[in-house]
Amino acid sequence: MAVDRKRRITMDDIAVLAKVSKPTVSRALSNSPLVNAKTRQHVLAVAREHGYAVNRHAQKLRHKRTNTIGVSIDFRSHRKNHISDPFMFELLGGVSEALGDLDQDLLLLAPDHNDMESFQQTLLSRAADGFIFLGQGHREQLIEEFAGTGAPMVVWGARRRSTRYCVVGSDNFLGGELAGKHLLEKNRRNLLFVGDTSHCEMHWRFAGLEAAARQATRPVSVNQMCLEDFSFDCALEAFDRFLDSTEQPPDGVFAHSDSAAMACIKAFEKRGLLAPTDFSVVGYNDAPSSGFFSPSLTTVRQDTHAAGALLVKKLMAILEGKRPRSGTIETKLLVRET
Amino acid sequence: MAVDRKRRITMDDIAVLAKVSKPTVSRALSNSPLVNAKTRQHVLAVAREHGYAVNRHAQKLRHKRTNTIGVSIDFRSHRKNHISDPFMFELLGGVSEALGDLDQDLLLLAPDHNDMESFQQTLLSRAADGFIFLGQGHREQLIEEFAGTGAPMVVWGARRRSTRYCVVGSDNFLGGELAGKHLLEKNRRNLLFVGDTSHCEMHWRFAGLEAAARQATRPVSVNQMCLEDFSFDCALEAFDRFLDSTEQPPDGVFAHSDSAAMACIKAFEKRGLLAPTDFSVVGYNDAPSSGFFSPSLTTVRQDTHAAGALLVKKLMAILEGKRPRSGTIETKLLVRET
DNA sequence: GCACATTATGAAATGCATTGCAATATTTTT
DNA sequence: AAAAATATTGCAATGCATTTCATAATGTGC
Repeated sequence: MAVDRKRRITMDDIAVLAKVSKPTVSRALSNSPLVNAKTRQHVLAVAREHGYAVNRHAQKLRHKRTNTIGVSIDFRSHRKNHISDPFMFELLGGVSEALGDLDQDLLLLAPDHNDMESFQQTLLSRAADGFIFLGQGHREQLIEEFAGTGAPMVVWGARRRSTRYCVVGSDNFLGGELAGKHLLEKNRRNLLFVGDTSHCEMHWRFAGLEAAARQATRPVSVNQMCLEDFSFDCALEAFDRFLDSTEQPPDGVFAHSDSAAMACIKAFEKRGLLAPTDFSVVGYNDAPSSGFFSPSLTTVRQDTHAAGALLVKKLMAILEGKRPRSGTIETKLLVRET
Repeated sequence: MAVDRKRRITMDDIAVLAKVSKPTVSRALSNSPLVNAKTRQHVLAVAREHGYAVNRHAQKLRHKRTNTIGVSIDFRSHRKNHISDPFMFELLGGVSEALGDLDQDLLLLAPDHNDMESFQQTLLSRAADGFIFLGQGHREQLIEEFAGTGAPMVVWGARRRSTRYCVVGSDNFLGGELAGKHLLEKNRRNLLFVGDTSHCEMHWRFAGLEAAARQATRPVSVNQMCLEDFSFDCALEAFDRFLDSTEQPPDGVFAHSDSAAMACIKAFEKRGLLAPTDFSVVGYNDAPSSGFFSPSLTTVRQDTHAAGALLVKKLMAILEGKRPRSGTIETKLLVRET
């Protein structure tokens, strides 16, 4: 009858202490309607008194779903590409919150956990029910391949033609269009997209920009300039060289990120050109510094909270056997000085 | 003999398929030296062929340690305080990597998971062996209380007198001292610390600044100005008001963050004062934008990679029953234009 | 060729909780 | 008050892998 004080306390112990059976304890603790309210209260009291909590692994072992989602962030490429804005961090916060609301555990996958094998292993070992990839970056092939195995997953990023997995992302096309319209409203006619359009998110942004230009009532040129990474320095250097080499500098720039946008502004300033008088610039992501940069930056903003929630919602649908379509979150233009 | 194709495949199945017993399979898969090399190869081949991976929950249930570490980030306060630099994100990357190297799972604790109860529950339910708190922020009391229960944990932040848990952090005192020395070398004599010294990391930075000032060969004044949050805007407004109200403006500013440092520079510029001619400024954290701000910012830099590794190392020591001392990571001054 | 030491393997117990089904208690119906 | 329906509770099986201890196989020394 006595409970062994040495051993870790288990459900059996609580059953004995509460003078009920183990199933009853289990039901009481999981709020099953099959147990009488009074009994539940009593069991809960005993459990609390003895500092008991259901062993999660035993629990997850028994259930079919493990209620754990693996979240993969490519920290390494983040560092390598000098991505400085806190967008991913906020997105992670959004995902974390959304998962928390559904009582799902968030298993953060280690950065070196970056081959098919590991992901499959994670799935097979039931360490996670499904995956959220935050940023496809240049792991596209890996992700595509993994999706091919039928693993439940959603990806933050942009959809490509061939993609067969569910993607949630900013509405990059719309973002590009909004940027384009803004530049046209400012009477710019020599537009330039600054960013690597082989990256699929960028591809759509550029497409949006072009679409906006096509609807212009006057002739407008749209060009594109590639960047190696996401750093300010890289953008500054590249754009500087670009201005040197062209005889007709753009008067409307749409950059792949806010830091690139700032770099462009700096390069213009070096030549005595000022925004918004001589040119207009639109960035992306609304980095915190964009507001206090001078001139303050016009940028495309996305709601990370909604993004996290949508990613989670889609994944849950997949886990329920549905085949949700890819989706986008609200994307709007934040018009500031530039 | 035949393996039921319907059911999820288990170790028993592999045992049958490989024509050995279950313990042998277990040993083979866990690289136990008790199993013959040939047998192991064979078992591994069969397991791979059938896409089998050990069920993690069954495994963790059996072991005493669950090899999972709970990591808590206060996303909410991050947002509320407008902390913009990616420091936390990098730190998380460092922790993730360090844990990965030790084959520890990283359970990211949801933001609303922010009362003693939840943390205890996590521990009691064996969801995690220990905890890493990234940023004590103003959760100090909660953390202190939780530490009082004897939970294995380490905290990123700064040590306070009363603190009894293991803290890993930037060497805030040294950081302050370095900043102070830099300002003195620039011949500044009217120093100001911009930040909330009730926040313990800031407390030490300020103390370091004072210590440096005491060692000066000429008389130097050191003052302090409090900020409400970590945003650029807040710092700008507060510092602007401060400059209005003082008849002797500081010529050497040490700010709690890079964005605050930038705000101070802006406020000075509004009055026609320029760095590094009229004043000097030192920031903290080496935010990515600090390098391309103009003037480029002198700042205190910390190695997030090393930080993650040290946090994990200390926690592992605690889990082995040791009582490691709090520690600091390398902290150095990055001298740039200001 | 026998006693002894090694090495390899297996049987059974164990870790902890959930659930299908059966049994009992309680309430409602007639 | 008996029969039927409903609400509670408990038994035993189950989910999956690890580990202790015992046994079998192999090798070594004399």
